[in-house]
Amino acid sequence: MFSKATEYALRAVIFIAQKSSEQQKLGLAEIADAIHSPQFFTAKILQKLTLHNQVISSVRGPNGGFYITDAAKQKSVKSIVEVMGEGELFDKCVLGLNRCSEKNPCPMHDQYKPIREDFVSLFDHQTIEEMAQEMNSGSFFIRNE
Amino acid sequence: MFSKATEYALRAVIFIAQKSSEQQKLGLAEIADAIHSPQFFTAKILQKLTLHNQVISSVRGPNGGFYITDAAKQKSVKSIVEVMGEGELFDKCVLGLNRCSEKNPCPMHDQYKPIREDFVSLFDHQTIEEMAQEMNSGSFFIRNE
DNA sequence: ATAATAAAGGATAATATTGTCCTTTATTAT
DNA sequence: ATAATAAAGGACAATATTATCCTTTATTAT
Repeated sequence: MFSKATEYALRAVIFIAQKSSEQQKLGLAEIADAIHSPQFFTAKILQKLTLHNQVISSVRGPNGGFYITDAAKQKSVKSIVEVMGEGELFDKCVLGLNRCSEKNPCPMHDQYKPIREDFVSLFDHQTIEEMAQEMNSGSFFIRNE
Repeated sequence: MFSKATEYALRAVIFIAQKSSEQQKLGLAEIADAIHSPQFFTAKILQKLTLHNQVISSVRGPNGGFYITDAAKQKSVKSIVEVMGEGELFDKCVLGLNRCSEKNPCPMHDQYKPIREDFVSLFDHQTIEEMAQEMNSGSFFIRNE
């Protein structure tokens, strides 16, 4: 489904949203450890998410680290996927056809369309904050083993 | 979603199911042209699908080529994905967690589960023959450009 | 039997993705 | 101001995926 990079991105952002604040920033090592992702690869991903403060924010130096603003927490989970450059998936033909559309459909189109719409709707409506709140309940996890 | 290899596989099998029979086999060049896929890469994919006649069948030599039996046409579209080695997608966690389950869910699990179930159900119930019949109606296409 | 044909299979190349390391830059505390 | 810290960014390595080519094997028609 998603690339590893995007999987790490989603998990990292959920963790940051759960644990960080502008006062309480998180370091790379801590984040990579929490979601069990390769540290330096994760650094690249966080860099991408930080660019123009699209999703998360960061400050360098002592007591620096990554955090997310309350405003950004209202963004959708879909927006994380989009910043990672995989938004194409949300409207891609399941058979990989460039020109597949309502008017010019592949033989899976009509059946796949409602499923894809549900999928898009989930990612579009679910906010980062909602994910973080679920995490706070203690009955969900994001660490791989 | 799927790899290019699997996309080509799905389109190739649909085309073979639509146009071939044990009497009327299709050559590699014809297939690759029909779905507009790289010919030699497609050869590798057809090889995989032909192994043990899992999905399609083939004969070498003059008047040889690829075809599909009536029995195989009753197989699901999901089985094509599985032979291509991507069946994992049908029960994979959307955040890429190995241990994600009902008892031990990721924060997307509960919401994603019904969508994934619909997705699996579509691929599991849709047969190759049904796809081929849709193609025969003339209002669907599988050629990329 | 022989030649022609078409898939099977092996080897290799090109590209993309994933992962690591090292230097630079910004920030903070002293 | 200086030193320490932590992210940013560049370079590179490892692996996986995609794609191509060449030889071998099976099959058919002559």
